[in-house]
Amino acid sequence: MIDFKKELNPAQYEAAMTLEGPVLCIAGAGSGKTRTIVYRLANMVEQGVPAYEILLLTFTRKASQEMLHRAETLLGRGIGAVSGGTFHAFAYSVLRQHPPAGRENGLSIMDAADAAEALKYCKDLLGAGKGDKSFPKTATVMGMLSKSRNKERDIGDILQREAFHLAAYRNDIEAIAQSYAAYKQEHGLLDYDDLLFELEHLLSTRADLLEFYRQRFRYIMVDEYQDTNLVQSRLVQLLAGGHRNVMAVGDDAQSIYAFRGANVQNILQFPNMFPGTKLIKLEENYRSVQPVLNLTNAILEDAPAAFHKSLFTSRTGGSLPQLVKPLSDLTQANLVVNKIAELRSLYQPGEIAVLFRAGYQSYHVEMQLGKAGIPFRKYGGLKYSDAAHVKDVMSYVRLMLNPLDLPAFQRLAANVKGIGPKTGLKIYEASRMQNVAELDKALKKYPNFRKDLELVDTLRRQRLQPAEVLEEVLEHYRPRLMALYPDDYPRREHGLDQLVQIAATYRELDLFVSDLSLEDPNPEAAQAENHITLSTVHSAKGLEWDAVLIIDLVEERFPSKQALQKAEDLEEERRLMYVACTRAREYLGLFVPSSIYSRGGGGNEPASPSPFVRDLPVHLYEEWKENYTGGLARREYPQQRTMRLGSCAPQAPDAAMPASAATAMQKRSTFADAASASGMQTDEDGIPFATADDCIPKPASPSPRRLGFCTHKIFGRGKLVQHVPPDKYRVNFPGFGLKVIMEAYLQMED
DNA sequence: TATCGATCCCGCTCT
DNA sequence: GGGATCGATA
Repeated sequence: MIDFKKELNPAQYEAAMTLEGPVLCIAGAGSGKTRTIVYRLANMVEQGVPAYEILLLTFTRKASQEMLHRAETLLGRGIGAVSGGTFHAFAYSVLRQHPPAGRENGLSIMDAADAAEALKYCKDLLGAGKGDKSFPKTATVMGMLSKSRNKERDIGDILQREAFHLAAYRNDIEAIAQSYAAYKQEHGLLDYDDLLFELEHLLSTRADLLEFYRQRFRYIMVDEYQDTNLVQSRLVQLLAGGHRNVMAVGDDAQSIYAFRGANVQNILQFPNMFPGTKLIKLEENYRSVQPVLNLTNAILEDAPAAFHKSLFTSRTGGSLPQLVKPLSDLTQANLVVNKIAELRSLYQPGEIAVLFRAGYQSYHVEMQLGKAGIPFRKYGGLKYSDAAHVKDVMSYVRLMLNPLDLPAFQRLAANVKGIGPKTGLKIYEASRMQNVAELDKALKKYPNFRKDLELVDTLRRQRLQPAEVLEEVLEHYRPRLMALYPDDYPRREHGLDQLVQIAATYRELDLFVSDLSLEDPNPEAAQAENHITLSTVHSAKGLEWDAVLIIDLVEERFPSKQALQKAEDLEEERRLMYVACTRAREYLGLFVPSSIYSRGGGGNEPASPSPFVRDLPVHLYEEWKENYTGGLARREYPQQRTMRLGSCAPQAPDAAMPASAATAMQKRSTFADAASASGMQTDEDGIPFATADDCIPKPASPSPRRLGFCTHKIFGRGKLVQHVPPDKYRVNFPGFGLKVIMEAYLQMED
């Protein structure tokens, strides 16, 4: 028997023991959220709830697997067939049994790369933006489209709000969107968003099925609820609407997926969606030592938080987080690796992580780790299943399952010398229309492609296990692999062997294919015991390490430069910074390079510290600066800097420092407020903050108007310096330096 | 007319 | 390092 009362704190205990009725569990970072879910699962099993009546929706499949595994360990026995995974995987598992109208003969899931390809195809087909250099790129159009669907607003609305400068292309973008939708329908394809909407459609039009699934899943838990979007919340409502045994777990302060349509309002509205919701807050932090917690609390202090939390820890000791200022991002890599070498005497490699905003930022660190012989695993950034050879091999398999899958067909066709998109399409049409004469003619010309199609036909006739299918495809593909990648073909072949290993864990081919599209398997990362971790902050969500190093904490990188124009985007970056720092249990290192290598500037360009670092009270960290000789020197601060902002008043280091609720309510300060408050601030050497632009002499160009002053939502009032055709201005903002801003975001003064 | 190769520009996060 | 674009080639 598990002694729940002894092993959980009162709030956790209540959450784990309340099985009936709606529960909203607001779980601060490190507050034992996973533990609570695990114990709740165990409790359900002990109470005799059959495993197949439980649905556990999580953000990644890995997260749900780990929770189930831990629950089994706790119980000392298997708990059987709990349904667990992401919303998307759940949607697919239902839809494959009840395919939408017109999709009965095959239902392929498009991953992001497939979708982009299809969109480009539609764009070219329409000839949209041909010859227009400022027409948005495929990736941009895709982003707008996805936002429109995820936020359930029409495209014009999204353009208006998110990309005003593209508003003129509204009609073109809408036409592309329509063409893309038709393309998917015609070729039996579903993208990520379709999965959710099709499931909603199914459940809301088929009362019998809805009733079936309500009976089937009598207990539902949804993790990371703050990152669900509108349709996901409606799915929860549909599924739990009968019995109402549903627990949502999340933390509004850790919402980092608004860019993808996640809606923080969902978690705030949950009690309205399920009246009578029991609200439980987990506020004790078990993860981080006090100095780390003090710093993370300070990051959040300026942010408006709807469910106010005051995190406190019982963990004693720990040293101050370190703020390290390398001379450049190149030397940053050295310093990071040196620090890791040092940390390795204290921590296991698996307990050390380097985090960053975007995948490409870890490049130098990866190089230096390689040189130093320190093994690492990288999460986020490039995907395993994005690799060209993996996509090639999977195209055979996808074509087996869905003969209409044009992207897969085109991909195989394009690998044959002499076949491009047009010829590929011609052959596809001939084959689909059963135009034997033309098909035969074309295939005579390209015998290699005939072999490809014959292989697919042969495989389709047999009934092989997924791994066997892959073996067959691999044997066929190997010569082409060698021809296509003569230089690094062994590495790629190794990757394909891993693909077979993954396939071996499946019995159903379509589940293997869909899982691969829905979630990156990253086989390299699977056994990471002896490796340190490199990860994007997004991929680090829900994880923790003894030692965490965050790199590139400079303006335009973290926060990312595209988040500077809207206050709400900047708030999301702040939460992202919060998520990053709260991953650390004991050591937290913040790396702020003074310059960033850039090709455009022909070398290093100076960089300003990230506002998230700049705004931290100095007593919360110790600062180290790199000397020109390569060493690090501790920096002492003059006293007055500690008193800079009201919100940053020094506190006793051992105080639990919960920001009082009153303060937080009054201080719903946006970044704009914070920015103007620190508007005249200078850097510690007395030099006003400058952006890279300052250092590049710009020729004075004729301007269409007399330059005066303007106002920007975030940077405040600034002086117009130069018109940057067609629609931008270079503006000097006191305290922020020169920025190039779209005219649409500037309020001009006459 | 379609494909292929060289060059330029620009770089986010993910199911 | 990859996508878009443009000019050379079959």
